[in-house]
Amino acid sequence: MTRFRSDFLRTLDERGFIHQISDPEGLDALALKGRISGYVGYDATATSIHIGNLISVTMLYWLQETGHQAISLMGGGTSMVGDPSFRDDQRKLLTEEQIETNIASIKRVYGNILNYGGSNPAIMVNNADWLLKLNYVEFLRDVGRHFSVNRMLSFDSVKLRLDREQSLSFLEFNYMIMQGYDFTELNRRYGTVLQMGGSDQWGNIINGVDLSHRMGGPQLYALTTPLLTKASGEKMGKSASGAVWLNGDLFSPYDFWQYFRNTEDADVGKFLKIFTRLPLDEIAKLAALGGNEINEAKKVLATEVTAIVHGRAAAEEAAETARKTFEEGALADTLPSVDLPADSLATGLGVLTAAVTAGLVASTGEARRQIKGGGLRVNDAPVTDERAVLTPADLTGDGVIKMSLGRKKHVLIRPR
RNA sequence: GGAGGGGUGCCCGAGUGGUUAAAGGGGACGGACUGUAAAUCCGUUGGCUACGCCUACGUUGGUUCGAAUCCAACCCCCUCCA
Repeated sequence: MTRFRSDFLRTLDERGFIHQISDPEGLDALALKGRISGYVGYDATATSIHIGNLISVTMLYWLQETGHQAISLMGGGTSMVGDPSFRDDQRKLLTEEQIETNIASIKRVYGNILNYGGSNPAIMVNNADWLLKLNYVEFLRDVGRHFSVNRMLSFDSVKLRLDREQSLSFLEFNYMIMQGYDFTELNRRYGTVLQMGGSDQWGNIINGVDLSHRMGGPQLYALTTPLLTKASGEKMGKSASGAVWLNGDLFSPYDFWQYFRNTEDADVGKFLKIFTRLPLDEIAKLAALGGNEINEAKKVLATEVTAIVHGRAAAEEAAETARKTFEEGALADTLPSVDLPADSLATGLGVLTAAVTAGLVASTGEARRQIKGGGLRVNDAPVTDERAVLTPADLTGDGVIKMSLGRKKHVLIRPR
């Protein structure tokens, strides 16, 4: 990889964020010369962004940190269409209300990671502001004429669909045009010259760069990150309970901490560089720890990333909860908990039902199986009888019942 | 529009009248081993008011004591022809 002279690119490079850059030297020179404006676009297809997105938000962080303008673009307009890239089926169409709800929910996380105030504020914009106002024919004549369908069909991102001869609707086909247009629009409004994203966005981003050329606009730049995988080859971001969301109501800070705590040994260094802001020499020390000691590095990783997303206090609490639970074997009353009407305990609650209510298993059938396999415990004692009943006698001194599935999943049942 | 092939559980993929809640693999979950890691080994993997019942092999009907398996129509996908 090239040696970069600008703080921005050097930082991204050293930390392992760079996969492809359209014109590395040109961008480096520009970032060295002065303040540049760069952005990343985010889908509004869910009420939260997930770990995969955290990588690009972190790039925005470093962009801002090294003195440039960071723009987070909400895809309020593009989400009306849906990105077909690398998908083999069409997304469900979202209503405008859903998109607005999603954006409102997603926004909450960004403020923790980027600084939208201060002397070099990050800004957040929504492409609905310009896309929804476009006039069809005018748009086709100004922008559409610069896109070659032949070329668009050649992109890998739509190959999957075309190869299978599955329908790629005209609606979806327009997504890349809209994204390309966004880039030029941001350039017009803010002088934005850089768009970043995951490697799957390369084609879409390059479209914007080309469009600017063709429309006689300035030189724009594309930068993508590698697809982040675990050492064992799995994609990042999937956990037992689905995606690893950044919003605490979908994925609790404790679970989030646990997710990083369980990083594979071989990934510790890589993740520290990408997800935390710790200095590189400190990361090098942590990643060099061997054997049992690497667990300390994993705790640092978990706490640092959780602190960025959920705040320092939540991160410390998650770390402490984990310490009590795993290292002391004690009962941490800060574990995730489920409320339960007190009288249901008084009359006796079946363990099967309790396990389902606690969210440890999906069905009573699964609860039975887990009991057979020795995986379900109440107050740390394995459940052997599936007909067992929880009563107020099972309450611990803290007035809760601790149910566990496996060694890692613990939930407290609180009667109310 | 014509001729063939195909749609199976979370995914891939066997199965062509009964013993099939459906081989095998992947994934996932649990257990053992560990370090809350990886690798490995073992087990589980539709639901329920559970020795019984319900739902399930594209959809809807039909044949049959009995169908994922046979028939008909319809929907969708693939290959070739126009």
